[in-house]
Amino acid sequence: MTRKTTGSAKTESLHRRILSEVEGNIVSGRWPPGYRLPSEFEFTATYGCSRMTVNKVLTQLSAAGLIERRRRTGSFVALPRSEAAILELHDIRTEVQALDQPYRFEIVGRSIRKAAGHDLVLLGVPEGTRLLSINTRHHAGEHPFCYEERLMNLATVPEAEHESFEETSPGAWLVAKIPWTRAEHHIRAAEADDGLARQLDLKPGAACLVIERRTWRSESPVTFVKLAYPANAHQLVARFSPEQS
Amino acid sequence: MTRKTTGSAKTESLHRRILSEVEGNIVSGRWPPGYRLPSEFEFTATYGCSRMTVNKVLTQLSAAGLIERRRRTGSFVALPRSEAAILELHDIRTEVQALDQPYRFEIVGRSIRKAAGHDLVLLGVPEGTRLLSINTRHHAGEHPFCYEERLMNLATVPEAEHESFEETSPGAWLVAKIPWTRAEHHIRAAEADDGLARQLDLKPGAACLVIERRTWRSESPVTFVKLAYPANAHQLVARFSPEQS
DNA sequence: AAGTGGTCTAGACCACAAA
DNA sequence: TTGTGGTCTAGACCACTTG
Repeated sequence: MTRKTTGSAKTESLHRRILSEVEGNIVSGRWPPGYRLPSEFEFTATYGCSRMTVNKVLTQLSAAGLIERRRRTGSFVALPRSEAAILELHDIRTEVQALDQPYRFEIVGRSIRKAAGHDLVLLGVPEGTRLLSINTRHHAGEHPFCYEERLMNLATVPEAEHESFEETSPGAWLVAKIPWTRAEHHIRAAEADDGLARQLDLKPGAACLVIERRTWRSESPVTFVKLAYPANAHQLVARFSPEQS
Repeated sequence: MTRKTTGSAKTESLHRRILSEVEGNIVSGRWPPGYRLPSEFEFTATYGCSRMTVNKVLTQLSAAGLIERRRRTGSFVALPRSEAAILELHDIRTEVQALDQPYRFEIVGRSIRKAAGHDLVLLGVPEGTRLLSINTRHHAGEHPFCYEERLMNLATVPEAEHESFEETSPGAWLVAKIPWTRAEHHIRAAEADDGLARQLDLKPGAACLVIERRTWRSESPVTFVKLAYPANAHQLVARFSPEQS
């Protein structure tokens, strides 16, 4: 079955087309984590191309961490990436337990509103989009460890509206539920204002590490979160290489 | 010229061997930025393999940003990567000028010592390694913007010993001079102690953003630096995607 | 034993940009 | 016009792992 080299596609190369289609199936959730992809041979039949071309795509997806490949058994959609690979942290439960402290969290505020004013900047959604606002306090033992203010875009994550977040904190729930495709962090130091000082049991003016994170799922804003840690409670660790072998 | 598939190499695949050799030439500086690599055809002759194999390696190096490829003209070693691609910041001059402020820096301390005690932990060098210690204060206009304490490993960067750092700050000098292969950041908030408060013209106890960075050049420690910014002066921005298309 | 991915070949045509 | 990279093919053999 020979394929015309300059086939029907406009100008996009074949392996790029295959890549974006497979990628789409994964980030959309049609192929959930653990799903077994077609074998290389099946792909060649689907796209009428040679195995090398398919292999190039799958090798690339594997390098990017979207799939895992095992001989004899096939290729599988990888578990949702933790951000840990790039910026190590962010499952607060794990952070606290790594300190050998008991972890708990409490929801200290919850409301639904329509996006307006500052929300539009924070999340980048159109005016009137329904948002879920949740404030959470995380504890390590008896001490406040982190205060979290979160906005979720109910247009992207409608399931959140009827989730109680009693078992799982909003952050952990989202990570498990929503494959993200892009994230942006702003990291700074700040002095606690009166409200934050009360939440974290600090003196007003105490130094805090503040992390603001926006997350997208293929161009749709998912969540905006502001995490505030007492200066001594936390540090970020990031390891980089210019390449990933 | 057919090549034995299971050739002389022990177990390493051919394209990995080519990759690591080319990579070695680049990070060692034997092939400096701008150097024109052999063409794919020349590589096939050197390694006695097919063009696809060479192409795989060069495509990978290009994706990693180590080289740039242009049709008809060839493949070239890329300019030293700024860390900006991953964690946007770190040329302090650029940061300050982005704020539309005049930039200047002053060296406020310089000494050479043999590594001992805490140095061994910070840099990970053997006891007795000669280190250059340089403290620098960076200004935006008339205000202190950042206080920098830096250790350089003279075993890895001997040129630093006779560099005055009058024209170029130690950080900018290193980035331009030394291709790094690995970096590790620790980011936290802290309250200024008396010494730091004096350097940054703050009240003791004021909140600061502290960034500690270690950098390696192929397993050799290059530098340890601690950057302290007044809380309002600076924030880190990091953008991530789970993959790099 | 069989099915999967890992790697490699020896070609081929095309697009592009410099000479 | 020509040399370079970009892409693709239709095979091939191997290693691994599960049944």
